[in-house]
Order: sequence, then structure tokens, then C-alpha cells
Amino acid sequence: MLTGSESAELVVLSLLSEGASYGYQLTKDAAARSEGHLRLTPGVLYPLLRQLENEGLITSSWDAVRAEDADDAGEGRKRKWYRLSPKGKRRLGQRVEAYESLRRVIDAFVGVRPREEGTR
Amino acid sequence: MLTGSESAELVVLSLLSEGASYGYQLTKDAAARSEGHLRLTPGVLYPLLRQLENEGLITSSWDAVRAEDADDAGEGRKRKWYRLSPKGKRRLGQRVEAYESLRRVIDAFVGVRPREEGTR
DNA sequence: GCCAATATATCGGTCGGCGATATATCCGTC
DNA sequence: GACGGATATATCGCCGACCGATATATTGGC
Repeated sequence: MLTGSESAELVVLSLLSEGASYGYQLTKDAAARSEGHLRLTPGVLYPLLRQLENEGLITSSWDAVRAEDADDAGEGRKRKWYRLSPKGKRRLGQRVEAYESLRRVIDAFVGVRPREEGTR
Repeated sequence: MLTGSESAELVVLSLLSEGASYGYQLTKDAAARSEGHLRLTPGVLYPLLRQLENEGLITSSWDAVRAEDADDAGEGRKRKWYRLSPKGKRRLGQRVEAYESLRRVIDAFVGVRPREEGTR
């Protein structure tokens, strides 16, 4: 399981890098991709989306429900579409690097398998 | 940089799986192995050691300073040696598995590189 | 007409990470 | 013999963030 909002940011930016999406879809995508291990609950997701928008990493607009009409702000039902900004794209790159760096650090420890009993 | 105490537990158990050690040494080892990225500060380390001992994952004893005499509780200067218990060894295994699982989950996202502009 | 699924959003209590701080010993050196 | 930096262990409690709980409206299937 994984709910920390640090990884949540990485995941949301990553999903949006593949194209525009919206809140509910993001929770579903996250769960599907991680085979249920990643639960992007409303309490985590929406505050995060707001924060990302405030930082200028994503943009939002209320547009048509159908994906192919996502830019059409005409009549009918709407939902809130989010898109990755250029700044967000850069941030995603940084986050990926940070993750890979962390990965190497932890691997430096878990890569080493136990030796023997007793004292060093 | 990485200070979360979740990873701290993994790291401490991992270091102790290589042999007995003590607080100050653990901070130094952690920094060295991670090339300075992992700062196991006193405020993180000692509460963690206490907790790990309470859970029966490690044991401690005040013994001689010299590593080769670490079991000798005779005269002279002492320091507090920590050792991984069998239970701790099992926990380490679980934590490594959990880490590798998390790793796979995140990789499922960062492995996917950006496609093109616009809508899904 | 009803229920489950879809869709977005806020709030605040709870929990814990970790900076700041305290204390004591050891050793080199001036 | 005293000063300072490194060694070594330990506690405390502030601050802030995480996210469970909750609210609300719409849609679609039966």
C-alpha cells in the first residue's frame, strides 16, 4: 500500500504526462496501473490537484465530458480536465530523477544480503 | 535527501543484519553507504532504536568498546551494542519485500515516458 | 423511483518526524 | 590541566501534513 503524497505527486504528474485527465479517472488509473496497491483517495487527490495548480504545474478547465471534445466548452455536461503544463513536465523530470536517486540509495542497503551471526 | 523513518527502519535493520553495531556508528555507516544522502540524525535514530527494541526486533547490551570484545561486559569503557534478533531478521525480509513491491508500483508509472501533447 | 457508480470537494484531529537541546567521556595539543 | 572537537547516547515537544470522514450533485440501469 502507498498513500504518501510525495509519491502521489509523482504518479499524478506521470499520468497527466500521457494526456489530459480528470480527478475520478486519475483515481481509477492509479489503482489499475498499480494493481490496487495505490489508492489515490479523494482526501489525497483533490488537495494535491489544487496545490499542483497553484504551483503552475498543471492547468484545469471545465469542458465537455467526451475526451475527444475536451477542449469544447460549449453546452452539456462538463467535467474538470487537468493538463500538464511545461513547468509540470520539468517538475516530473525532477521527481523521476529524485525517485531514481532514492532508489539507488535504498538499493545500496537492501542489495547487501545478511552475512553471518555475531559481531561485525 | 531522505529522512523518513519508514526507510530509516529498513536501513537500520539492514545494517544490523551485517553484524552488531551501535548508534553513532549506524549514523556514520548510513551516511557513508548513501554518499551523504541519508542522514540518520539522533532525533530519528534513537527513538527508532528504542521502538525496534520494544518490538523485539533488536536487542541491546552495554559491552566493551572494542568490537572483538563486544560480548565482554567486564571492566573499562562500554557502549551500547545492538544486535538483530531472529524476529528482526524476519521483519527485515518483510520490509525488503515491501520496498521491492513499492518499487515495482512506482516503476509502473515512471517507466512510462511522455507521449505527445494534448488529450488522451 | 431507487441505488450504485460517477464526480468533485473540504475540513480538522491525530500522529509522528526530527530540530533543538542536554550531557558526558575521550583524545590531541598547546 | 585546560580547551575544543569528535565521540556517544538520549529526550522533548512543536509544527505541519496526511487522509478518513463527510457532504453534495449528477447519471444510468433496472
